[in-house]
Amino acid sequence: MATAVAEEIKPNSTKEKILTAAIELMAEGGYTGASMRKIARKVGIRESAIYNHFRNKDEIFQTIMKNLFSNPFEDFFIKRPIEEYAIKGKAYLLEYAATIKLLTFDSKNEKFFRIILAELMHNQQVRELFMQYFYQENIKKLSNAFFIMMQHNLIRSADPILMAQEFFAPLFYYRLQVLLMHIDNKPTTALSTIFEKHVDFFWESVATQESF
Amino acid sequence: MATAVAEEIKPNSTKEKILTAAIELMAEGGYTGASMRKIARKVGIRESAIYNHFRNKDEIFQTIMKNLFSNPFEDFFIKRPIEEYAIKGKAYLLEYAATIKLLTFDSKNEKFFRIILAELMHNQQVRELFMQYFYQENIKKLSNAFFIMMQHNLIRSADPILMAQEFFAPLFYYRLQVLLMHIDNKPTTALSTIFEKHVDFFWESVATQESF
DNA sequence: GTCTATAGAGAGATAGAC
DNA sequence: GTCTATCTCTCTATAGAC
Repeated sequence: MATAVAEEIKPNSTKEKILTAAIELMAEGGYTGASMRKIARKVGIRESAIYNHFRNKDEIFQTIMKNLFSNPFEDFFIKRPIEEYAIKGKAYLLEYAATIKLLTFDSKNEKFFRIILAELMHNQQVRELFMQYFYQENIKKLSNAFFIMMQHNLIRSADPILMAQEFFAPLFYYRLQVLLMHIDNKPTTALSTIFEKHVDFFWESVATQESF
Repeated sequence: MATAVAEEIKPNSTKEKILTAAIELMAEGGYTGASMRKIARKVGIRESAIYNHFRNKDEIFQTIMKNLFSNPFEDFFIKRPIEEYAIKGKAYLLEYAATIKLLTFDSKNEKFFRIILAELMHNQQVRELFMQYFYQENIKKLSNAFFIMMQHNLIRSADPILMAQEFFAPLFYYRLQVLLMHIDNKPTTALSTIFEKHVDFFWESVATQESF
């Protein structure tokens, strides 16, 4: 989760190489797809050597989760002061969507998203993180922003939480679509401007006459 | 896919029992989670006996996919004549959302959705079916409907495909949310009316003055 | 910290008796 | 059509030498 503190891991250490290899393999084949054998082979050591750095396979997975969920980029995103930005109205939403777009097309974040989705049906802990991160945190932040926009009469009044979900859901949907295309090496040109188009459409849907 | 013809399988036959057991186990643990050993144990036969009914494990999976994607309920849904219904405007969308809601809370369809999601990152064939079914088919149908609604001036004019995606994405998002809650035995009361609320919100977003 | 060697479990699949 | 027996593979993990 976003509050988790990333473990200190020395660059270029065997431990770091193991993690990098594991992330790569788990993005491709999930938890079970990344066997200790494959990880070891990818790093260039024997399987038994891994156990000098991690107690077991699960500890590797835990470390990856911790580090991925405390990505500084995402932290920055989460911690922006909503109150000042929300009154910008559409500009705020555009910035929000642009950040999701960046995450979507960023290689490291794509791997992260892929691992999460690969394990979503298999691992309760992943589901908890997923719900907290992709639902609660984002929805909470967005609904606050929409509430402020309503107060300033920038948008029509409605349930802020519903509005937040309605705004967020397509972003999630488009991110998934991009991921699926990338996995099968299909072009995503048709999706290159969809995040902006979503904001345009949404703003047209909620903006009051005076703010439009 | 929706056009696939479901294989004839005699009720109460061993073959049918194998499939039922496999669906159950795959919904819980995906393809790898449903081992031939576990399937055999659940049916009450030996593993080797399964091979009298299916060439291998993959053939079991293929049969399940074929049958799930040719669900008569879904077929009915797909094959409704859009032209006549679309002019009903909001009523059409409500009916559409109600159908998704039914699928969401139907036990068999939930298992189907769960298997699909569990294998989405692991199996290209599943991704193809997913894209075709959850994206192309639904978006195509919806964009046709929106196009008709625009022609009748029921809704504001916009890109029908974008509008279809914007309408569909939240439904997908809410369906996923319900599934995740169900997996961990959490209550879905907060989500019981979200499908209707989505249509309300959406209609308010696109309806023209005269149709509202 | 890395190696060899090995244990022990579970997987998919086949041969052949009945 | 089901059974027992077995093969072969892959997996996680540990013991102990260097």
